[in-house]
Amino acid sequence: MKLQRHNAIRELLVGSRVTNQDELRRKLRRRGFAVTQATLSRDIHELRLYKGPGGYSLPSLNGHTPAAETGEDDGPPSMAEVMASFGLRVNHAMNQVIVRTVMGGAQPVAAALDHEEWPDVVGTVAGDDTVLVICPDSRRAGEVESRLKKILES
Amino acid sequence: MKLQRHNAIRELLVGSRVTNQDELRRKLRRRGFAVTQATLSRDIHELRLYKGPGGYSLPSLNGHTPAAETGEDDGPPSMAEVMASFGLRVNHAMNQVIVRTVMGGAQPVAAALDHEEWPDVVGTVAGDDTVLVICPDSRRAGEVESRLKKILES
DNA sequence: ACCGCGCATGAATAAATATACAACAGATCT
DNA sequence: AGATCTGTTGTATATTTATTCATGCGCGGT
Repeated sequence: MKLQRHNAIRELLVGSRVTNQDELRRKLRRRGFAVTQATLSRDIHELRLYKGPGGYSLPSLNGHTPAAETGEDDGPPSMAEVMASFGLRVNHAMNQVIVRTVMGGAQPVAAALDHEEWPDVVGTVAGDDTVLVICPDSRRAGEVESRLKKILES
Repeated sequence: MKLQRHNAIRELLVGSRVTNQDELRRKLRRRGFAVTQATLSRDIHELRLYKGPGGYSLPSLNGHTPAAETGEDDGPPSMAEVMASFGLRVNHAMNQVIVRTVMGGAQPVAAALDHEEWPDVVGTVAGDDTVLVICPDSRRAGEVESRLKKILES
């Protein structure tokens, strides 16, 4: 339940402007999520959202890397979440890994992946439903692939 | 007066962590600026600061792109201009070069790169914040990488 | 000089956000 | 089954942030 709501929030934020939590609450309600402001305050904290001029934004939308700031990252936090709801399948070819996602899911997945800053990931390119992950070489592409597959299946 | 205070705030933010306006008020007072929370709320608005996990941060430290906002176009923007505004870092793997940019910056960077028509660039693919540059081979990818890095650091 | 205007500010207060606490639902035991 | 633990949520409230309103200051025009 919470997971779907979190993803709904992510999607809302990339699509529209949200200035405060009550506005977010109303928009979510229209999408079938009826929760209170208190819950959203907690969600916002968990999603590590930023608030600035123009309302709330995803960490990946403003280039912030919360992990780098807080210094500690307790395992794979959002990657598992995001993959669970968007990820479909994973393949690799040469030094590239292809992650197929549901429509519109590539962006969040790539953002989460960037956020994790895996040493074997040189960069990502996200379309609408496909993420292209570039690795240093073929071997490490294979490792990244299996790592993503494991996350996907967990 | 306000200007000095604004600068003091900027400096404080890069040096230390500020989680709320009252903390900011106390830190500023130690530096000789005695103002109330109300004033700081206005300052924060004027400085377009962001608040996220870990407190307040400068727009320049996240995805804000002043250059893109003040956008007045006088001809084709040079690679240097575009990279200065959008570019974050450059890597390469095999025959590919990855240019990370701020959100939404990939498109302009790729366009500028295409426009320059470097012989070592076979083609480019732009996502939202990443440009994938394809080169003929690994060696020339390395050259393109260092060339872009030099531009980025200038 | 006086007046009027714009701007910066503080005090008070409204609005927005975070949290303490309690209730509840599902697990996972014995 | 009952006991206990863990995690999620709502209510009520505390804390934090934005705004309203009033005041004072400097400046240009009359």
